[in-house]
Amino acid sequence: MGRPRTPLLDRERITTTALELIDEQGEFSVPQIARRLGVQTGSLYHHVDGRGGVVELVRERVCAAIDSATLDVEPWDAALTAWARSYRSAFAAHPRAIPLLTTSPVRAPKVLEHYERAVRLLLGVGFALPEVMAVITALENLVLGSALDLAAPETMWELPDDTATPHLAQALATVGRGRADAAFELALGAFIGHCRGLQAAKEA
Amino acid sequence: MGRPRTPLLDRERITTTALELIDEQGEFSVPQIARRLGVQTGSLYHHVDGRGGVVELVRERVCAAIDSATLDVEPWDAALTAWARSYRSAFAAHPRAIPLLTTSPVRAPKVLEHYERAVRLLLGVGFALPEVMAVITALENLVLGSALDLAAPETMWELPDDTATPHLAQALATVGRGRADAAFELALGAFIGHCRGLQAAKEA
DNA sequence: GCGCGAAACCGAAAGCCTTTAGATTTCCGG
DNA sequence: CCGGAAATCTAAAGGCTTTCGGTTTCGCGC
Repeated sequence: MGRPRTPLLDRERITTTALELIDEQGEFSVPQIARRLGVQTGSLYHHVDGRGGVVELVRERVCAAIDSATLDVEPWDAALTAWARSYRSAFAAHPRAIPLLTTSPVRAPKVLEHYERAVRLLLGVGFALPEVMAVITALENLVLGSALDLAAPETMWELPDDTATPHLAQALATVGRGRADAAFELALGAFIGHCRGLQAAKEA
Repeated sequence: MGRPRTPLLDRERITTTALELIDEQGEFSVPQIARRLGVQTGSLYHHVDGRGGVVELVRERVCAAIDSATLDVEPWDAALTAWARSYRSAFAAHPRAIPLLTTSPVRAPKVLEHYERAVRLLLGVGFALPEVMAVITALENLVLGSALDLAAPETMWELPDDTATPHLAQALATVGRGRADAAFELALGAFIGHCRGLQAAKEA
């Protein structure tokens, strides 16, 4: 058959298909992508650096939804809050991709650029260099932790038997759908409030 | 060959070997476990419910290190703090197991029992039912998020080029080894402090 | 206009993985 | 003592990742 007159594959379509599969079934494989695109498995390797390369493309696609402008908001604590919310929203749009993305290090330059700006922001308002990384890491943990929770919305805990854990069952029942969001906002508010206190103490 | 005079396999040894492999290379496969135990691959399926079953065993083994007594500490905020630290320590002992454990729901009764007790604790000191789950979920997110960070200690971010992100590179360099711990303690202190404030407001 | 290297696809294969099934030997309860 | 259950092996099906060589088409330089 040889080279087709019009290309059958490109990184865009590969990424889109991988994300579709992840959204549908929580995972993907190279042959599955190939079948959906009507192509032989091996052909994908001409466009992408193996399975890991596809994961990296998916990360970039998902992270592209993070709003860079949030870090320009004034004052700084509102900026951090908006950034964290935007960060989490991006992951929330594809919850089942999260386990895939948290297992390999972040290499995408666009994402690293966000962190760079966050560091500058915090340094600018008076935080010391050693503190900055702790603040950012903590914020990221918060985002990723609650994003992970989003991945298996109502089945994070699978109670085999309500009678064994009556209070837990009751508490789970009362929160329902918004549980993950409520927990995120609670932790985010607490953390940013704490940081605000730290910074205010410096100013004085 | 038939049935051996003395059993070659049991769940304990399978779990131990799986955890060894995870600690060494970050993953495991059924044939790898079999090879280490000098046994054919298929034999494992008589003791364990497939690969997923092994993951569940590993979860129980890792979570067994969580100290139940922490939730009895007085006052309640110290109890939550101690519980979170113990929870995180357990995961920190096997950081590379974390990605495996965060992808499937918690079913282990022993772990659920912890949550049950945490719910009782919070209800006991005045939190309302709808808040309780948010507090516990937030705390768990915090633990899991920073545990995830522990999984790839210094390679969470892979900077291809320090010049593109100078501030980030500098901030990363100044914190070094203790970064993950510092971030966890920062976020934990902030969150528990916030909860203390919420509860104090109720008492008044 | 032409030729030639690079690009994009196919087919096939190696080697890993998970899981199931049947055959064989040993253990244990009645 | 005997028959069923248990533990192991051998074997095999089917999926996955990745690589390699063959074939056709494209596009650039001349």
